Amino acid sequence: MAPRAGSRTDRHTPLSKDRVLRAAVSIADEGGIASLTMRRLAQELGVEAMSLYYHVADKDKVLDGIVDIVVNEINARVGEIGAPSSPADWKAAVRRRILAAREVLLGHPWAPGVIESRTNMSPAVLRYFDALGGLLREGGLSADLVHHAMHALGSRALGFTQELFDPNGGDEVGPDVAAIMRAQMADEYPYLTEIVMGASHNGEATLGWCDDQVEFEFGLDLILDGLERLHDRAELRRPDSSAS
Amino acid sequence: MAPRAGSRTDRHTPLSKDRVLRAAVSIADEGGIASLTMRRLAQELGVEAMSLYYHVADKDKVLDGIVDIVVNEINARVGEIGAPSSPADWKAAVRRRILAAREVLLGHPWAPGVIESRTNMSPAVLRYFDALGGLLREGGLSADLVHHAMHALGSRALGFTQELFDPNGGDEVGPDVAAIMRAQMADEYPYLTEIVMGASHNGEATLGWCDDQVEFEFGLDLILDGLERLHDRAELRRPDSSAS
DNA sequence: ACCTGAACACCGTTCAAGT
DNA sequence: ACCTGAACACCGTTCAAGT
Repeated sequence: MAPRAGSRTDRHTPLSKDRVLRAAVSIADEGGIASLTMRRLAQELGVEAMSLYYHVADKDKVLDGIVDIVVNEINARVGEIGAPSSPADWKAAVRRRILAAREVLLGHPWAPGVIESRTNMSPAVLRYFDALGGLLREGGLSADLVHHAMHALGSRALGFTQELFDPNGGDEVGPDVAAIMRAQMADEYPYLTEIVMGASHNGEATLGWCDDQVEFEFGLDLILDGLERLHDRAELRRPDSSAS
Repeated sequence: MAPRAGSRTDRHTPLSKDRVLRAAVSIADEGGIASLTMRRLAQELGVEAMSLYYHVADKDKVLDGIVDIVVNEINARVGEIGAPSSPADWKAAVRRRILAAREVLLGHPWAPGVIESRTNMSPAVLRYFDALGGLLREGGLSADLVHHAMHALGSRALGFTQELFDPNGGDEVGPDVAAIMRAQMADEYPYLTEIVMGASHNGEATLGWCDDQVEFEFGLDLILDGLERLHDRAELRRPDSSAS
């Protein structure tokens, strides 16, 4: 109810675009993206809703801004990793980067949805993808293969896969799917039942039912291994790279 | 302005859940999902907004309903394909099914977003995935591998990949990205520039910038080939299947 | 320069009331 | 049984006005 103590800046320090965006991130982190309204945002900052429009053009720009903050957090985190010891190590390097990005996203579960809703591409996202592309390109992949790679990875490059169904209702705890399956769906959906019965998705870091950590890594490795094979095959056909 | 002639049913045939949902689909098809409001929906049916609530519980149920319609369209289309000549042909069969699903989705560009927004899984989606899982399972893949496969495919199984950025703004025509890149971003994003310059995404069936047909098929084949390799390796380790 | 009050045009939804 | 009018509680946003 009462406005929480802001992160160091007092409630009556003058507003700024930065302060607005940071407050927006923390609201989304705590209450989900649906709870982020202009009026709620103003309240968090101890101000009237209309005051926000002096610092941001409209809500869409707020969403652009909070995506930027999160992706910049990813870029910072990924920057600490540093270049691979050898460019030929591109696969491990890409893998590490993507899993680091995912870790950041785990702290902002609303971010995947908002990132996908943005129609323009933010500089931060461009920077991320450019660096990732660079890793592949310097690793020796052709420009064409790098292009395909970016498309094949898609949102996985940023560390998430949008889940198709999330039976536990996003942030809330719901009824156990396995139980439902066991109870009544066994003969209507025999193959799904078999799968759900054998699986234990519990207790893992997750961005939704279809995006638990081990499945994310499985899919990621499937793609990275595939790219490596395609690259090796191309190398074989046109052998001109120096032996290490 | 004036209500268009409905698809065979006149404007004054009594309302029904079915008529409401079909009108909703056609509004979304024509004006995008944002244009689908309860008031607009009522207007399309020549009725007051409040009348809708007699036939559907709330807007969320409308969204559930239109997803169901689209996925049932997919199931119908995919049902025409029939079983593979041999279960061992699972890869081709799965590929054909998924590309057929994609074709249906091409007629409902709003559907991917709404499908992902649904928190519960519709029977139609369960049926689709169960059938797809069955193809893999009957093809000889282990239950575990089928499970991984479903996760790895994710939304690709239904025929789409959610695009990360869509510089041409969804349904509208926008400025050419390649031109922007050429103009000013060449040295800030060298690798991306190289990729965009070499690419021509034009004139193809598309669900967004990152989801054109050839890239979709590239990613799909990467995953299917990877699954096949994992399966063959497992078969080799435990060789007990009959020779064809 | 920075913030606000009042108001507008939209939402989804409820509920008592009409036929 | 089926539809409606009036109203409510929310949105994002504008604009003239305050300090």
